[in-house]
Amino acid sequence: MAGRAQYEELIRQFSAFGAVKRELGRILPADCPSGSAAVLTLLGRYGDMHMSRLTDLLAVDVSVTSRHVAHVAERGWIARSPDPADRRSRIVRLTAEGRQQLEALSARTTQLLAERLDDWSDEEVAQLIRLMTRLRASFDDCRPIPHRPPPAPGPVHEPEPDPTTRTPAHTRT
Amino acid sequence: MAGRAQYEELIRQFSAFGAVKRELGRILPADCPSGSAAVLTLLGRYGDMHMSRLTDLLAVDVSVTSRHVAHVAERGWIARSPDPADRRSRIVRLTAEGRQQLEALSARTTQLLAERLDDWSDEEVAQLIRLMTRLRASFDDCRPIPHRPPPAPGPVHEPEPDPTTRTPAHTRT
DNA sequence: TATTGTTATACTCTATAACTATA
DNA sequence: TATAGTTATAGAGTATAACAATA
Repeated sequence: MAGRAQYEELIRQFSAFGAVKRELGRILPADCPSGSAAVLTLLGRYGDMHMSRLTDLLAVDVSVTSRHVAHVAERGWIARSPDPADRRSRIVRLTAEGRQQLEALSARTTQLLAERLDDWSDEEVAQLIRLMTRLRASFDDCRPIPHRPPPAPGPVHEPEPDPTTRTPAHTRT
Repeated sequence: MAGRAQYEELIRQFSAFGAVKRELGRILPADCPSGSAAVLTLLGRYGDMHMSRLTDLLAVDVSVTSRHVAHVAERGWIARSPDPADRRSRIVRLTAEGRQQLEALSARTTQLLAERLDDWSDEEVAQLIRLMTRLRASFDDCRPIPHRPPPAPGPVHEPEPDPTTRTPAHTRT
């Protein structure tokens, strides 16, 4: 267990991390923004999958996945085919052009990282990977239990949405 | 120096980190989105400052800082006063209400982190802070040298913008 | 009825460019 | 002329809600 000062510092670093993300975003080609790149990367790493699995891996709402996938499909980088076993589902897979695009992306981003992390040791990079992986796991574990706002003030009975719904609820008060 | 596979994995973790950011964003009050929270946090930590310093710390364009600051000022959480030494500049400072708001934010976010990182040791949290701080430094160091696109094709002479300009250039091709 | 996706809409963050005021 | 900051505009990511098709 860490202390409050440490947590505050961690939040600061999370916020500052945006600058790194933006820098990486700048080297992406104009027709392949980060959402598209994420889709290609996950398909390259885990192989063909349903929209629902992609949604889980991206950790966003299905509607967002749908948008990104549509963008990537328009460019011919992926193909969507109905799942014969359940025709509501669609299976997403990389095309040959998609693999090329992915390869090009990977070349660019790894080169940028190689420049910037030039003075990092192999072990330091590995450590950062480990900690970030664990961080995400620590947040993922609790994801299905959305933080509900405190019991609705007032006498109105609002129907409680099913807590197993895949759309993360949202607690702004 | 690390290898390409490691860099690819690191990129994956950077992308997945978005989920953590979004989860933290969900606990913010409706009138204090993350941009506002970042402004309050930096003022709380470093004290009164000019817009330009805030812009540096946020690592965004001045126009973005201006927007966030205006939002926060509308709510009375900060005050902007002209710098008597240079009346083009404005000094930004937290108001008493701003400090309260900041305290409330900090309480919420540190509580969420305390829950999620419940099984992390003090040393692990410290290590993540160190590595993320270093990561940002590795990217910051190169920031003033924007990645220019390859020499303009064609005979047209484009005036080269001053490389010391504060707006980071952008290389999409 | 429940589930898988899609689409329309709205909000936030960001950058670029044009502009104002001051130096 | 150069610098500090503001505003208008546009593009990207995201979530919510309404919807279509299928189970």
